[in-house]
Amino acid sequence: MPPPPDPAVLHGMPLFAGLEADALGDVVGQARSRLVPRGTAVFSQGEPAAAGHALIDGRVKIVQTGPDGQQVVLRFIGPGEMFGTLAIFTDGVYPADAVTVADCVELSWPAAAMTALMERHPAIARNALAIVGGRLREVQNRLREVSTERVERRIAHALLRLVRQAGRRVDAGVEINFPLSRQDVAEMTGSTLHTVSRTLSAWEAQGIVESGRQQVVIRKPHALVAIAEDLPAADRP
Amino acid sequence: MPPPPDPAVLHGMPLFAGLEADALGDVVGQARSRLVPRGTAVFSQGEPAAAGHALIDGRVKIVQTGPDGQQVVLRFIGPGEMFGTLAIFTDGVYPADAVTVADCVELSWPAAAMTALMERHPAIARNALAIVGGRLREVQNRLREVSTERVERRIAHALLRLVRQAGRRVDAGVEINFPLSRQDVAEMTGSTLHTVSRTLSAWEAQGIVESGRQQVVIRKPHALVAIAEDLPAADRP
DNA sequence: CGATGGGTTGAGCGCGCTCAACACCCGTGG
DNA sequence: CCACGGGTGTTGAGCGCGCTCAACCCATCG
Repeated sequence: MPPPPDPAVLHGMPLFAGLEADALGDVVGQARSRLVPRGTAVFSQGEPAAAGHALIDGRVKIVQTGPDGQQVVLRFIGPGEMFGTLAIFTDGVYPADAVTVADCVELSWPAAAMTALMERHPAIARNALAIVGGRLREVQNRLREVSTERVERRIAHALLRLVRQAGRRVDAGVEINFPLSRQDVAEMTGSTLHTVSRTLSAWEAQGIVESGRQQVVIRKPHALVAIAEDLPAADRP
Repeated sequence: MPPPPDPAVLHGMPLFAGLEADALGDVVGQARSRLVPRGTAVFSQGEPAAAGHALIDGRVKIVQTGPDGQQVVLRFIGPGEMFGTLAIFTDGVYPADAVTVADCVELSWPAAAMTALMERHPAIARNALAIVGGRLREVQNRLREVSTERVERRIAHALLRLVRQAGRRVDAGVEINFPLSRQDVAEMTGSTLHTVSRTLSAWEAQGIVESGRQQVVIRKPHALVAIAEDLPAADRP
């Protein structure tokens, strides 16, 4: 097992917000830290949920696979976020794959330790409820989008969400901070990589984005918002 | 205020499962019961979440409305289920409308009382976490369906879900236990009432369902499963 | 009774999927 | 060094699912 982590890593984690210093020590004491190279599965759909996880650094893609192999990207996890933890409190089986899309550092707590921690520190349960509630909303919004909006708007929404979650200011605009393929965007929007490619090409021609191999930079976020909200594109600089 | 409810009504409510008798008394003491006639809004999207709710009898439709008026049915609530409670623990605003589709009896707890109850009885928080987790999964599954499946399969899935939730055995087959319009099904599946109508007509011709005004009876559930799972329809009785 | 809301069915077409071919980047190994 | 192969991205052609528009029927209700 790698060296026991520094309690400071828990700072800024919503799941452990509002805990006293000694409580944080308790939490860290139960944790196991791990280095996961890019492209590795942290856990897989259908496995028993042996542990809850939190990401310290890197990026993890949560992918659900349907009975016929169709895949959907449910979410990208960034530093400070928990993942694969809810399964412990529902039916004990991971409902999706978690795959690293960059080299990652993660903490994990065995299922039993996680439930015990929640018993000892009720604030964790409260935090978890708020976090899960937020995710439920997000997924409900995506459900509405996929159900009612055209592809172009959905792609715009997806990119804006990623910018909000992992945007980094760069001289050309705002860059999405991790490797992201056309296929990924397609699986986030219920579309195909072909349509995503065409759409991005069109936007590139209009100077709205710059994109390359697993890489997207938004040059005119306001234009993307206009597309997402179906406003008339009232800007031609 | 109507008469204080009988503690027995809490029996079988997952939110309050595992509570001692006196705890249940505490919970009931804070509750307010109300009779809501069919077609009434219990709360509306965007309102501050003043209270958490639980349904004793009847059926409530949870509908989210997008910025351009497009509506999506997120869920139907049946007796024993809570609703509109999560908003208290996230941003304090209801994220959808709750409309009765039958005459209903509901309990509600003022937001402050609900948080206090959770502090006093941590089991409630644990239960809530499990419930919300289950709903998150359900919505994630629907997201996958809408993203990857054709309309016919989605409609089949929607009906099967409703049967599981509100099916009543009847001599012709299984009936969905509350008034359900084509429009409702359309808004559950990201489709239009026209397509739903055509699909149900086709199924009716094949003897799979019987449907009329706000009413659906499934005659051959297995055939519906075959459609939902995209199996060859290997049955011709 | 008209009015309203739910349901059915036809005709047509467009969005976006499907199929297909090719270009490119990069790591790997002969 | 180049050949090779796999992952990624681009672009064209065509067509079909399901939406859109439209007209109509029927039941319920004040």
